[in-house]
Amino acid sequence: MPAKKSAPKQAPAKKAPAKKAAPKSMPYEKGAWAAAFSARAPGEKRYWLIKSEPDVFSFDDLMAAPKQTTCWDSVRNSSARNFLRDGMKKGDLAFYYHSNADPSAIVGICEVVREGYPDPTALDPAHDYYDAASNADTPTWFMVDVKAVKKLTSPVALPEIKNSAALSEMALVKVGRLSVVPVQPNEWETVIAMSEGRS
DNA sequence: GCCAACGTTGGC
DNA sequence: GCCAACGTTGGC
Repeated sequence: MPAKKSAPKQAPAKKAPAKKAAPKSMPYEKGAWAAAFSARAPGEKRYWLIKSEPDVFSFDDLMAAPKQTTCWDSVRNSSARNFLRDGMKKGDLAFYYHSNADPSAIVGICEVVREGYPDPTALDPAHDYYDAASNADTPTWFMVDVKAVKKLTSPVALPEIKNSAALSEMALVKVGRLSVVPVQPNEWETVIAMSEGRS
């Protein structure tokens, strides 16, 4: 149970045709995002960043969870969903970022332990993030399972990230509102070094 | 298919 | 609390 959420979707009066229209615009698959979905070299590991508000579900909450694992449910943004569904693979690592925090910061590392599968909260009318437009046959919303790996030696706060030339292209900075974004290997190393390179 | 209105995220 | 960015919705 991660991040923030969007308001529950309203039920469309019309029933969606069984077949879902081809995805209209997929800007994420062009340009900058394409690499996140491209074929991998054998054994290649990729990096991500997932956001959660610490008041909702903090990294400490994840550390305290059974098996230090949670399903990353309730994401209701299509670009983030695509990363969850198609981009993230078992064994990939993700930074755990606290948004709407003081300070907002990367605080931990977690690992993808289960690849994209349908998010049941979207199909549960009793759930806050129920999406009446989705259905079990052609699920709209997906999630992964993540497991805490470790807390960063020290958090790397957003202002530091913005001040780092090496991180100027981070998706976190360039695309503010996305709750799941790719991280480039060099960005990953830079953040780790920033976290460890101080007392 | 355009585009204005609206809703959400999240920094500040 | 404000507002920028941007995705989604719905009128036409």
